[in-house]
Amino acid sequence: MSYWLFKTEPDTFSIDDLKARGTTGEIWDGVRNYQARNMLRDQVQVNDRVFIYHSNCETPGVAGIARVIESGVVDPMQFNPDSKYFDPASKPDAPRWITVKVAYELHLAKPVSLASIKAHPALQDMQLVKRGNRLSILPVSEEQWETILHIEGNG
DNA sequence: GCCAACGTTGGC
DNA sequence: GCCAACGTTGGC
Repeated sequence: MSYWLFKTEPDTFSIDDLKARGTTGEIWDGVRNYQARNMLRDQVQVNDRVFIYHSNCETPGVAGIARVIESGVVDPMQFNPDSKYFDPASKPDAPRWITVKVAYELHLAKPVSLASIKAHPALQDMQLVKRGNRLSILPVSEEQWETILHIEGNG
């Protein structure tokens, strides 16, 4: 089992929205970066745990945890001409964008802000805090996972 | 294959 | 809203 961090803009889709989906979960659609796609397609597996990270908002940070409930999911938005994620170059017999489905697990007792992650000595190697990081899917080590969970009384 | 122009991400 | 740091596109 592996650990990940998925970014989302809470104005568009937040941890609360994911919670509202319940055990049905949600397809993590809209990832249109090949490096992120490759991780979703090749490495993210069922039962992996995911930090849901809120970006582009007042207090960026880890808001909660989800679980991967299905892998190898074809992102349906690539075939939807009305979607901003429509990709006319992707063909149904050779879909370009593969993702996973996740389901809500919990909110952190207290969200862990990007500022507190940056301030923690044990988290300096996280790709999240690396300069110029823009990937929306990032691997998290077990040690980093536990460290974040124990910040400010979580876990 | 090079690289300038352009678009996007995302913290601040 | 600003802007640094990327990724992508397309002319050549």
